[in-house]
Amino acid sequence: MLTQAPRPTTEARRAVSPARGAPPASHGNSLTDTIDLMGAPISFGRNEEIYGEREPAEYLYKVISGTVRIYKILSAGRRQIQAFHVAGDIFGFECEHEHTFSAEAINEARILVVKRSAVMALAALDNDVARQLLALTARELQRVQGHAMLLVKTAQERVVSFLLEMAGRAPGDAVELPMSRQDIADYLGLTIETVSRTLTGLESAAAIALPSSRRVVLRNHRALSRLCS
Amino acid sequence: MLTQAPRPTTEARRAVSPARGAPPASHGNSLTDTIDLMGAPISFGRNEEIYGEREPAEYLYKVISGTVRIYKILSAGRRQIQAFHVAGDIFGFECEHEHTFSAEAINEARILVVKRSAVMALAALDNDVARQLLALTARELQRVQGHAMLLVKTAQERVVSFLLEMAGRAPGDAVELPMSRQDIADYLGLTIETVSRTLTGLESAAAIALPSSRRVVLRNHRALSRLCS
DNA sequence: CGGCGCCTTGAACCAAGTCAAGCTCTGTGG
DNA sequence: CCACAGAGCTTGACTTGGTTCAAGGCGCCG
Repeated sequence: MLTQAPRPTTEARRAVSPARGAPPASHGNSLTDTIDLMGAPISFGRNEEIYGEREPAEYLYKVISGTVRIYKILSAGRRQIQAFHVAGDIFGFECEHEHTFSAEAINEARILVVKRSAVMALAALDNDVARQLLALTARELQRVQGHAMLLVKTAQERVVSFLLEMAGRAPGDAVELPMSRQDIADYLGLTIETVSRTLTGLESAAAIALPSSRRVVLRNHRALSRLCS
Repeated sequence: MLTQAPRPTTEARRAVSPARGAPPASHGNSLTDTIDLMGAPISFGRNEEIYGEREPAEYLYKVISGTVRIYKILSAGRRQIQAFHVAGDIFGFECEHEHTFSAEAINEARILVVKRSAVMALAALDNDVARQLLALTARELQRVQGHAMLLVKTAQERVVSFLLEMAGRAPGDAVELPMSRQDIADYLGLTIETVSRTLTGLESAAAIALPSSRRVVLRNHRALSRLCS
């Protein structure tokens, strides 16, 4: 049909989306400040549940350290991971009063926990908080949209997109993966075998290096960007 | 492009709501009310573009009648549809200042268009509006999460889920599909052949009837619910 | 040193994609 | 009123990317 790509040039530079990285510069982020002040830090062990599907959604969470997976168990015991959250990320937004996903710590994690009702009450008074709540939800919406687009790509495109997403969270070309192959597979809607084979293939193609199974070095960004879609 | 610029119609004056698009009487929904009052109704023809990816996101939209598809073109010309919107739906939420998807009318459609800046300004004054904006965004987030979960299921599960989703929008067991097989395929991340074969299969299994290609009758909800995962 | 997660690799299989007809509407012009 | 053209949908035969099943390797910690 008639979809024009008005500026092919802008296409290239957009290759690695900035969407996920830095939230609009920190100055006076009253929501984050609020959570930092009001939140109670709690520690979770490896694979410990933070909340479960169907449980009442009473809190908002902010990761201090560690990594969290948000997931749902589909029929046939299949697990689909919807997001990984790392230090700085806020999660637990729900429009219903129940969680529609479960959350678990992938490794030792410290999480700030704050009552949703308290935040909502504050939002009703402070317009800044309300606006940031909306902004965060909209950003999360965009992230999930991106994830949905991932799930219709080929295995190689999914794995590469995942690597670039992870690389985008920390500077440098070396990426430390906090999650297992199974976690990656469940995030990408693939099997661990396919993830493993694809990574091996990328290494053979000299696009990445795999000094250890949890460590990936991006060696050829150009090639990777091309592969990721 | 230019030629496609939505042209405000003279019908703007007789905007007294057409029977069809009337949402469930908006008792106290200030956001919907706002859009109904402030919005300018615009008509779009079949396949006409409402907005395109990368364009500045200046407006919010509410469907009065007709159906809209929200989509993105991936590499290799593949089109992924992210949502179908029908009468009553509000769309065009963006956290960035540019649209990340394109929107097109699937068939003749009438859409209320309202400046985002106007709504945002109102939200800053009226807490009710702000809360509803957040609620709508959160609901949209939940919808997209559901769509992402769809995309990792089998072809049959996807098609059945789609039918149940469509059926859930209108009462009764007969579903009128406003979109083509290609649209359905692009929404479900399948090919038209697979969609067609799956529908035929469901008909053979007496789960549905297909009096015509755009009309589906759900005959066995029990079986369908089981199939959709 | 031995046991246990976790990861990789190989081979066989299958669900969905691709390619290629052919069918069924629907609107149009003779 | 029929012929006919074109778009949209279905069906069949074949191919393939990714899964499944099965085995083996690697690294870590007691």
